[in-house]
Amino acid sequence: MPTTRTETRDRNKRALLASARDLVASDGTQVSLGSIAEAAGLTTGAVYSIFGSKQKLLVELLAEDFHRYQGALAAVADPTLSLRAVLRGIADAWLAAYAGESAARWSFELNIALAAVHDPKLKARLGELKRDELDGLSALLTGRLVHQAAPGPLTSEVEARAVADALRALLSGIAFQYAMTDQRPERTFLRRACEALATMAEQDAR
Amino acid sequence: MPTTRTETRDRNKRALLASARDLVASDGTQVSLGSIAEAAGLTTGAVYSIFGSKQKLLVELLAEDFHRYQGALAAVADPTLSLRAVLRGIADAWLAAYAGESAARWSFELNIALAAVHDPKLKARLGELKRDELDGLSALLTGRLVHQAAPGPLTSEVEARAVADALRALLSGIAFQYAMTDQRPERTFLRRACEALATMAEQDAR
Amino acid sequence: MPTTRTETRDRNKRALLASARDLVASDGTQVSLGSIAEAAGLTTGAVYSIFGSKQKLLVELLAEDFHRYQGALAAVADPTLSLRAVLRGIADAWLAAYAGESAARWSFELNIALAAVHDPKLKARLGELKRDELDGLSALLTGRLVHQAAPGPLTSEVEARAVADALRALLSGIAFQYAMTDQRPERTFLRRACEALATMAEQDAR
Amino acid sequence: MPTTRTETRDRNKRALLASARDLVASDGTQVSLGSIAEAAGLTTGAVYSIFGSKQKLLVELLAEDFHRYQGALAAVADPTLSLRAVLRGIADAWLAAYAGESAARWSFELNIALAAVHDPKLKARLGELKRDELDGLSALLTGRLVHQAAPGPLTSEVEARAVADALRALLSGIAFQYAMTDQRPERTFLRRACEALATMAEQDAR
DNA sequence: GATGAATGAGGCTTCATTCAT
DNA sequence: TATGAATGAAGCCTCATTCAT
Repeated sequence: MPTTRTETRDRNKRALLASARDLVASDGTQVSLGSIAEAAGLTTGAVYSIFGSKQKLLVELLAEDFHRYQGALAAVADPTLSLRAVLRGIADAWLAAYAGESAARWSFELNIALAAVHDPKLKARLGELKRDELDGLSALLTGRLVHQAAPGPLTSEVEARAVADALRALLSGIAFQYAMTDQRPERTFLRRACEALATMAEQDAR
Repeated sequence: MPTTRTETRDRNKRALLASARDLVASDGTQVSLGSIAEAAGLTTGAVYSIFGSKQKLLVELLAEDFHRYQGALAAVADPTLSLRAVLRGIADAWLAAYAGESAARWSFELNIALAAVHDPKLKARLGELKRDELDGLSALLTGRLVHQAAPGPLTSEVEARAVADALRALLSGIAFQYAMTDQRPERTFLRRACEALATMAEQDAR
Repeated sequence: MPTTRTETRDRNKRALLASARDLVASDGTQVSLGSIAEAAGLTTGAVYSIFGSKQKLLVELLAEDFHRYQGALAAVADPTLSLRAVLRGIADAWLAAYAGESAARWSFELNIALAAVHDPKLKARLGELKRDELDGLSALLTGRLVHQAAPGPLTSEVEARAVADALRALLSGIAFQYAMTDQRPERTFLRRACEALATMAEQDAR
Repeated sequence: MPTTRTETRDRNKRALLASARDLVASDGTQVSLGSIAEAAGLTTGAVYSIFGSKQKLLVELLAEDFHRYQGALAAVADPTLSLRAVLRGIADAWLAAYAGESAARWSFELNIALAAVHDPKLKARLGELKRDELDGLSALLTGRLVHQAAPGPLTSEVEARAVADALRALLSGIAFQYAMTDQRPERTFLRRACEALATMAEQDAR
């Protein structure tokens, strides 16, 4: 069964994205195209054939990375869960999404995002993705029971957005922290920190 | 009164550190020594006379940066303040420490810390400083009233350390978030997010 | 009536030569095969199928270009025309041959000829063509009335060749001049400059 | 006697310009910086230290080349010379300026000028130089005796400019022609071709 | 015959570092 | 001590060419 050219190309593209992901995570976005290509068993020219430039590869990598963590949140879609339960669920999903990854892997988003600070195109793309992420999180946190037991007040959109904002910062910061120490955050700590943010809604309700 | 050689050298050193700080914040640690030296009115050779290498300059920069935000926490040393009040105070101090700085400035710590991930010397130095910071924060949060009104339980060392850990992550994450969007976090949001972490201690007390 | 393979190939060949002509004129011989192929609606591989290499394409282009301006000289074949009249006619024919072409087009011959300087094959082919051109011009200028009114001395072969040589240089130089300034030479100027060369024969006759 | 840094730098700059001149003449402006630097006994980095870029080196080369042929025209400044005599003198000066140069050298101006077609900066600089050259030639040809023997009409500015224009084209064209054939133009031919252009003024006087 | 993905050599440029001044 | 010209190693990118489809 002969492999078609399209198949070969797709395989190469995936190989390039995979090695780029690993190397960006471990060495930052300043990794050379040469090492990315070599790790994929190709040459730098192939990167240009497939992506057009290093920057475009980075943009694709970023997009792919975001899509990757969308499915993990399905577990907390259940509308009867309380705010705290949803936050705990997100903590678990986030941890699960990183399961099996090397410590260096934690720094991937930070590295690529930092590169975006000085790269208009990357920044624009990242802006879109971040907005989508925030919208998604906000939706997930809206209309939730503020206190554990029903009946009781539900989170408003405004409250949900504030919690989502803090949650995103917290998770980024934890990833950052642990990228530094090569040590994975403990589930218990992560859950408690996330759940604590539920108080931001309670304060409003007070 | 002639300036001694030592005085000149110190002035040059400070000038180099200052321009390095600005440029690393706005362009990342990959700024060229040439631009740092130029911004300080000196030449690349001077960096080698004074620091020995680019990396050593970065190490000094890191240390200097940490010391810079220690004093700001004096305001919350008052032992009668509740946990929530201390957290609010830290939020205010943190915001104040960044007041008047450009948006790009937010990314300084992130940039230099990310560079440290792959630089053993930087990493070692950063490890020490991070530990000091965590110890300081933990001490600040230990023995605090968990609930607003006295009398009531006080935070244990273990609780304090967990809150400190989450707090550090939250603040890093917020700096990161806003380095991306060129937009300063609002005081109210920041306070509420920080205060919410107090719940981590309440949960234990339950 | 299905198009045969040969027909398709010929059409492709012509398309390739046409876009190569345009692009060499506007961007020099260093244009990429990719852009030439793309402009012709084909791919780089096609160039190799049809011409074998970029250099061979250039050689064919050169030949084609020379043949293109042969017919334009028919107007001055009339044996009763004086030397001056023939020179004026050549000026007109030359201008006409370029009519409707963009300014960049002027640089075509210069570009390809310059490339030939360092390319033995191109150079050999160009040598032949240049010889043919000089022979043709010489023949055209031989046996012409040196002075306007008959009867009078006629140009010798030696005289004709000298005038042809200068004429070729003058026209190349003018093309070069105007490739630089994006400005077409005026007919009056061109005629007068060409006619002035007739004096080269008069001087001999003196 | 220690060589100062300025001396060393100047020597290097001259060496770089000299090898650039030779290599551009023989290989065109697409010579690699590497070969230019190597021919001067330096590295590519030195070119950036001294000129800033390949393009700037080319611009300097161009300027230097133009200044080089200014002095050669002093011989024809004598205001009593006739138009024909001045043209003959220019032919001689031009030939003398190239004496001792390799055949490939002829192509220098053509190469660099052709490169200018697609390089805005080079083109602007070349435009200035060309204008200066034309002005200089025009001035040299203005107020000259149109016919050999005095008294008689003198060339007007307008006539002089037309002749200068044609002269420039003729000389460029001859350089181009001979860059192609590796054969130096004969003095007699060159003189006669240049002198023939004097007729352009006579025609007006008619 | 044409495709186009991939190669591999080479080009321009940047920059931390060195060293003679 | 500071200078800054020069180095040399790398990096990103281009492109003529090849070859399996």
